[in-house]
Amino acid sequence: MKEEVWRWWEETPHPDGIKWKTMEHNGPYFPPAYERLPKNVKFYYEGEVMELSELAEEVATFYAKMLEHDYTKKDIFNKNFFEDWRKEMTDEERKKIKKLEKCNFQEMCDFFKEQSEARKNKTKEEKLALKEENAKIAEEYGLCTMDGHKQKVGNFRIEPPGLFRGRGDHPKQGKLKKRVKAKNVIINIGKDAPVPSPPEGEKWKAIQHDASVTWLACWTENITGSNKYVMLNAAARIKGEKDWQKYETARKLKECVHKIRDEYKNDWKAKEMRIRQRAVAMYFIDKLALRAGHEKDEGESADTVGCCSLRVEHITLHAQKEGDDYVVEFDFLGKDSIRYTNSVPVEKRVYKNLELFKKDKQPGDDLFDRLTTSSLNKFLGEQMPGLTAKVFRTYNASNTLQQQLDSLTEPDANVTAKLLQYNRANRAVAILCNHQRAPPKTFDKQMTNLVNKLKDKKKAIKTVKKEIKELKKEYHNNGKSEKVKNTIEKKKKQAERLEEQYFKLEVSMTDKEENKEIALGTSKLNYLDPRISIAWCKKHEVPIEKIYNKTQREKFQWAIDMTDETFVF
DNA sequence: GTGCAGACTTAGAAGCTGGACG
DNA sequence: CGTCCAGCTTCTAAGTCTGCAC
Repeated sequence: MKEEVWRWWEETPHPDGIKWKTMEHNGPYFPPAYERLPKNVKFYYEGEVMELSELAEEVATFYAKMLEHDYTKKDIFNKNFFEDWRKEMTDEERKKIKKLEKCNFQEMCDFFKEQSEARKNKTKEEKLALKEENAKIAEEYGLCTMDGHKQKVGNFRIEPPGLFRGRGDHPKQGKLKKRVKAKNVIINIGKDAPVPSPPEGEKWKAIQHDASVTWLACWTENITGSNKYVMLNAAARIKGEKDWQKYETARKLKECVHKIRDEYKNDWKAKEMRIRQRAVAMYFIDKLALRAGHEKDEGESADTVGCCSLRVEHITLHAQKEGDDYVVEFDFLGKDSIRYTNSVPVEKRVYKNLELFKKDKQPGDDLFDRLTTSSLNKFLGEQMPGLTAKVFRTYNASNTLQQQLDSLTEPDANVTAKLLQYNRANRAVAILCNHQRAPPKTFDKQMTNLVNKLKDKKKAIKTVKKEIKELKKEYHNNGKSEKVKNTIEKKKKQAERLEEQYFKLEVSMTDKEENKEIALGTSKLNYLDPRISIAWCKKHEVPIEKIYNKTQREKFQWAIDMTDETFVF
């Protein structure tokens, strides 16, 4: 079955503020109701078997499922879980269960492990049946018709209840994320579309027909009180259009960035403190691709910062460091509590300004006390329509990729070598944007495997070469037989193949090593204008499939369709 | 300006799967 | 034929930014 491709990029976009004309969908898909544990799976309190009410048991299973996770070693997680769990208990349970340390969830934990084991060990037929069942759900709930075209829904499943897994030192980690019911969910749908029916005996919170927003369903999550939305997949027109526009804005910045840079450099010596702070902040956002950095309310989330919310303790000034003058050393936790460390030599004026901003302040004080993201963005918007702090990240990321590709690509190299060059260009961007990942748990093992494979390959090459040598001898000594000659040719081909495989292994080892703690995905998906990569592929005869997998090609369909090798960011 | 709700993008980790390999 | 693991998909948290009320 061939999927329809909607070439929306050749159509006139909707006017501002209108996201769609018609929209039909079947609502969100709810997780299954809680199923009680088998009677033989027991919970113990102070070593004694204890039966739990349905709700208390359900919440206990959330914890049991995480028993072997590091989360359950953290005090805040345990404290939050226990507090919320007790709220779900019956009075009797609450009277008895007073201490988490006296609870034993081991049988529950083992039960779930067995269950997941059993799932893996299902027969082919059983697995196929499950797959078909899933496909049916995706067919029904995973599709939406927008403006007459079938579009994939991104997250059509309502988030199941569980324990909140906040990142870093999140003060709310371990709290109970409650089950979402139809009465919590608002449905957004076209006026003329049939309204999806809520689960048996339930009612939606509300039905609305608001074409100024893109979401299909919405509910309020109980941990932070913010909204969660069901929206379309990245391949949908409504997302693609926006994505395209994002890169066009970034390209516009390219046109005027020199002027903006001149101006903020000039502002480093402004009379007004707030303008100086803005100018230094802009320098960081531009040069280091820092995020804007909103003020966040303390105690509600992990203590992380971006540019505007940097505090005194996050930078250290060094008049000299490792041979450089005027070095700013950054060390702070950014989005997702990912640590940012960087030592950057800066202009003397920037350095002197930072000294000034830090003067008479204590750790905990804002470095840019006269600056907010909204005042900064307001100013940026006046420099160029649509300009905000994050446009600099997009611009600098895409621009870096373009430059790196231009300088790293060797036109005569083979595809394997070129892919390494591409990945290195991509890596430069990921480093700029500080996209890190935990090294894969099996990293060392993987490396050893590769080294072994490499050794084996080398041996194989040696053997084949030896064989060729001997066959040649035979050929000359024993009357130049046609048969031997053919064998030699065959062996030569084999040697060639092996050499290529060896080269590929070598490259993949280099690539893996260099990529140990770097995540390329985020920049590839969110920061790099796909047209740069597509033009590069076309120019250097690298198949696009080597750069973008199927999902990514669907997301970037617009770019694949409109880009030829002459595109320059 | 400031604070807040709402909408939407960006983010790394977890979970899953299918194909390589012995 | 089973095992392993790499790449993909899914998940959902955590940002940014806009617009509105005061």
